[in-house]
Amino acid sequence: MASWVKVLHRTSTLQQALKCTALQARFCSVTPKENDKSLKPENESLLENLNLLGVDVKMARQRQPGVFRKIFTNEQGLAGFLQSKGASRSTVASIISRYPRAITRSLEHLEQRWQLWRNVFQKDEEIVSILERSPESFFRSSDNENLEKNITFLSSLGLNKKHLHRLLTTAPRTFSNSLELNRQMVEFLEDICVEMGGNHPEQFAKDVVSRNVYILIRSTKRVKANIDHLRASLKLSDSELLDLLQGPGAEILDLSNEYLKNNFTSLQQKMRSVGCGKVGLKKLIMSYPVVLYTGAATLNTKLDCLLKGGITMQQILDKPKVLDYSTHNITAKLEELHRIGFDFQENGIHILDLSRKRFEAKLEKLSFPPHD
DNA sequence: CAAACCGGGATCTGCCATTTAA
DNA sequence: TTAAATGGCAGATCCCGGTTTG
Repeated sequence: MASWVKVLHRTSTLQQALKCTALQARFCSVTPKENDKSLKPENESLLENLNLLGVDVKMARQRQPGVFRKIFTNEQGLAGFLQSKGASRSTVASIISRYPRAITRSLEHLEQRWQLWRNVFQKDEEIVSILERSPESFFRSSDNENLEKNITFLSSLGLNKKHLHRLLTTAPRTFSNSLELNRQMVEFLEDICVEMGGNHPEQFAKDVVSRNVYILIRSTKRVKANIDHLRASLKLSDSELLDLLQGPGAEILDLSNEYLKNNFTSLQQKMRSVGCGKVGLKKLIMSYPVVLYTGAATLNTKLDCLLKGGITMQQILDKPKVLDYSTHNITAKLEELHRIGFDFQENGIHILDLSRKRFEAKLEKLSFPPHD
């Protein structure tokens, strides 16, 4: 029943809008910049609807003002659609607030896109939770055909269902990239492999993507800069670089260039200061590249903590996984081990590379040997 | 049995700049 | 000329446990 009111409303808004553009057409050429405040008016029934839906209009307007001047929008259709997929009222409101353009999509379009996502996600809830996290990932592109091609393309890489699921859960933007962009990254990786004398470029690209699910939402420029930096600063041979990237090094490729560089430099200094030269540095990074993932301050604190606890840098180089744990965690373990007089020189440090549970169990045994 | 290996889970969006379409 | 579409950027680890190996 409210619909005819809305139609009237919209009609008048439409007329108003037309009048306004007509006026503008006349005056705009005279003062092209001055009157940008008086462009098309906002659609009032739209504002009303959004308020009813609980949308943060201020936020939405700030993000995509153009949407508010559209004559036809589908906010109610969108809300109904999302709710039918299990989204709560507040989720819908939050989605529209953060990515207003979503309300310009038709029901047919939404349904089609949703079904395409369902190729990878088994349940509607999964998709809803991703939309909640990142509405932009779903709504930014209106090109469903491109999305379909992306799915085909990603599958053709040899990524299995599980990989694909993880990839798109973690980096849903990948879906909304143009096929061309995704293809460029894959081809770039394949080229790197061939340049390094590798024989299986497709396998290489697949490995890198599955090891670093963020890679496809990064620029080739960024990835290239990181690869170049690693190669140059560690003086890597082709095969060394290939192994590194195909293995654990992939995880590090998406770091921002400056961040990687800074962390590298800082680590280099730190190593020097404790008497470890280039060889040690290279060994550490080759076997445990994610060491570069940790910011300089955090890493230095962590290393100091270990060194102060009676562990040598050489031991860390041999068992870099101990760096996986937080300084907090390490400190606690060191304290407990100290209390029972654990000797790292004698027993090694692998005990530090244990989950809470396993560590406690181990400690128990050390404190109360079961020999009676 | 312990040690070593290995991969995965949580989470990673929201903004700005540029290009393209209408 | 506006709005839509798209690309790109900064931000910055820790923990767990199944499986294999010794």
